[in-house]
This record gives sequence, structure tokens and C-alpha cells, in this order.
Amino acid sequence: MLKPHCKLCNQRSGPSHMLNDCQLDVLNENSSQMIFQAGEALIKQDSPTNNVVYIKSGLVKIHTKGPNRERIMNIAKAPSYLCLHSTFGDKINHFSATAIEPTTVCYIDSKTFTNFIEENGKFAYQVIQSMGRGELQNFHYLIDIAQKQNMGRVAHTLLFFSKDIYKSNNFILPVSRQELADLTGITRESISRILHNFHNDKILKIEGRKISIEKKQVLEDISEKG
Amino acid sequence: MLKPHCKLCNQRSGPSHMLNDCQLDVLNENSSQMIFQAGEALIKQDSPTNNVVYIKSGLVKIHTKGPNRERIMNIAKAPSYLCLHSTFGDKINHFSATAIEPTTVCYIDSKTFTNFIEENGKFAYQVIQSMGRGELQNFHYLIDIAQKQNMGRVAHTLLFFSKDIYKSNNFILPVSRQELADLTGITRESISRILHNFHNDKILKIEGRKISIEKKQVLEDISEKG
DNA sequence: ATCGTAATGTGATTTAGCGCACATTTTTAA
DNA sequence: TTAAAAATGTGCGCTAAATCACATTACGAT
Repeated sequence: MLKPHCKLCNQRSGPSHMLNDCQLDVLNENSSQMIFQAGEALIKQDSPTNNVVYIKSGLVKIHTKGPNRERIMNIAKAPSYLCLHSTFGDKINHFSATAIEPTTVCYIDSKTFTNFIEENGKFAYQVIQSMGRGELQNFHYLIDIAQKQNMGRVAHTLLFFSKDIYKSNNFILPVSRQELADLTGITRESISRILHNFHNDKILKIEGRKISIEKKQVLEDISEKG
Repeated sequence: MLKPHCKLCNQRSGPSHMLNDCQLDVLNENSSQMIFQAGEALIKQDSPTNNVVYIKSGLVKIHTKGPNRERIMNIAKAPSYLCLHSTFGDKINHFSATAIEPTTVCYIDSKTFTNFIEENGKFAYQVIQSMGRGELQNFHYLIDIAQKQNMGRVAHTLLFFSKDIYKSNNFILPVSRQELADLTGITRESISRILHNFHNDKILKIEGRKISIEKKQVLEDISEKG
């Protein structure tokens, strides 16, 4: 719960840099910081949206109950805002958010946040920008996934973690096989088989959640070809 | 091309009502109206985003080239804005937009639009709201579709046209079978077979593009069950 | 009308991947 | 440390739906 004054915070959001001193004081009064461990829920689907959530550090899955199984929409990494859509939509959180790595977030009172939007055009502009960028990414992820075969989807998702999240060919997968299934829209069993194949073909080295991409180009090809 | 002065336009957007007289004059100077017939392109993917597009009336498909076939992301109906994401993202249109019914749109110069955001918090607030609502809809459509079997997807999409677009059980499908396939992520052949089945089971009456929903509840069930 | 092209329907065949059943491993709790 | 529970791996049959190959129909232009 302890947090530095927003003015002094070294993990401030882009939009917050548009706020004046007075507004930063208001922000400080109306926000609180929390730390979550992997598996802990930041936001529960269908709860009312009282806060905008700002991820200062860590990694979060955005998920929702589909008609059948759980569906993971997106992996959000710091820095980014959550709940913006719901705050300005119908005030109900349409998605759940759960930490998948240790994560620090600030909860910002919705009313305070919307006041800033109305008072401060530069702030509004930056918020819209970050909404825009976030959504574009999301959409492309969903589209890319939708038209691929299963192997292509898994390749795509592994490359996503490698390139977008960890910027390394060696990383610890932050999700279980079941979650990988929910993220790609594939069954757990098929995920098992596909990872096994990749391992056999020496495209990946896998030890539990530890992944090394050995043949990146091949993985790229599989991802491209679908 | 002829359009009324924005002040007098009876199809003005929600956000535009937040603009003052002076700003409306600026808007009027920096926007132009165009009319499109079904099949004509409003926006081409990968072109630079010089304008925000406001749909005054009509129906538009938002689509993109996927790795394999064309993918229709969404059907946008009036009134709504297009290109907002790209305007505030990387200034490139990530999607194409094509009229599927006679459609009237206003092209608004991007710079003018972003100036309004910075100058006018209430305007910004309304824009953010409409972005929020639009995206939520989009996401739910994609999620719902993703986890259903083909029959469920087709049922869902027909109900979408019936309930969200035409608000009637009788309507003319504004898309071809191929487009229906691109919209649901199914092959054209499977669409044919499924529609045929629905017709045989007297759930729908189909004559070309003319659709009557005869057993709405059954269709709802199919859509729900997946 | 009539020709040519595009859109749509339909059958036969193939196949990816789901679902089930169960083995094995890993994690958690006691 | 051990037991119980959860997560993961694996074999196998089945089915939905893609693919392929044409037939048929609707549509637009001359």
C-alpha cells in the first residue's frame, strides 16, 4: 500500500506527465498502490468499475468466461492502463484481470480520472493514444490467431512472449499449459502434443516452463504459414 | 459532396454537440461529405490516416487481409467514427472499410479533430466513450464467435443482423455468402450447407439474400449452445 | 435475348484436432 | 515425508468442417 507521492514516482504513466502540480496532488490523494502475486486477481469480471487500474510493473492476463471454456484475451505488460473501456463504457468490468507475475498496480478513482480528461486536453489526448495503441495490438493478435492452424497459433504465441514480452530467446513461460490453451483457443491436450513436436524437431528446448527458442526462423515460418 | 453546415446537420455525432460555435465553424471548414454505394471502399488498409471518418448513415464492413483469406472484423453502422485508433496510434489505417449499403460519411481532417480533443475536454470525453463502447462490442463479437461451432457462429451472426442492425425478423442480408464466410471465419461451402439446414428445419425462410427468422428461439438456442 | 463471368450449391473425400480415458509428473498441504 | 490434489502427457477413435471438383444459378454487359 505504501507508495511514493505521484510527483516522485519513477514509474509514472505517459498521460500523467501532462498533469500540473495541483492535479498531481489530486491524483495522489485519489489513488492507491497494491502489489499482487502471480494468480491473484486484480479485477473480477462483472464487478462495477470504480477505478482505472494502472500497471506499474509486472504482467497480467486479461480473461473472460466464454460460452464454453475460459478465454484469455490478452497479456498486458507494464506500463499500461486497464479498465479504460469499461470506465467510459457501461461502468461494468467486462473482463477479469489476474497477475501472472508479481505485479504492482495503482488504482485510480474513476471520477478523478474522468475529471482529468475533461479538464486537461493533453491528458485526454495521451489517454486516447494509449487506448488506440492497445486495441490495435489486441485486434491483430486475435486476427492472427483466428486464421491459423494450431501449430501456427502456438508458434505465434511463443514468439509473442519471446519478442514482445521478454525480448529474449530464453524465457520462463508465465502461464501454464492450460492457460496457453485458453490463450490460443486450443485444447490442453493439443498444446501438449504441439510443444512435444516442437521439442522433438529441435525447434524449442523445453523444460517445464523454461523455453529456449533454438530455431527461430523455423518458428517464424510456422507462425507465418499458419 | 454538398453538405449542410455542420451546425445545421441533423445527423451530428454525440461528441460534436460539445463543440462551441467557433469550433463548429472550424469543423465545417475542415470536413467534407461523401456518399458511397455498396461495394465502394471508404478506407484502404495500409494507407496513411489523414482523416477521421464519421458515418452519418448506412452500413460498412471493417475488414483486413488475414494470412489466408480476407477477414471481416466488424460491421459498423451509423452513427459511428472510424479510424480513431489509427489516428491516435501509428497514423496508418490497419483496416479497410467498405460500404455494404448506400452510406454517407464525413471525412474530418485528423489535425482538426485532435485539436478539438486537446482544446475541449467534454469533446474528448465523449470521443473516449464512443471508442470504449465500440471496442467492447467488437471484442464480445470476436470472443463469442471464437468459441462456437459453425452452426452457432452462423446463428449468432444472423441474430446480430436481426437484432443489432435491422431490429426485425425480416431483412435483406447486406453481405454475400462469401462475405458471411469471411465474417464468421467459415468456408463458403459450409455457410451454404448450414443455411440450407436452417431452411430445411424451418428455422429460417431464405430466398437469396432475403431472410425471415421463423423460429427465433431455436436460433437463439443454437447460438447459445455453440 | 445471349454470352460470359461471378456467385452459389452439392457431393465425395480427407483430416485436423477435440474429447475421452488413463498414466505420469508436479505441486500443495498436512 | 507422505498423502492428496492438481497439472500435464499420451494413445485412440470420432466428428465437424475443410478441401476438392463440379453443377447450377444469378447477374451484367453487349
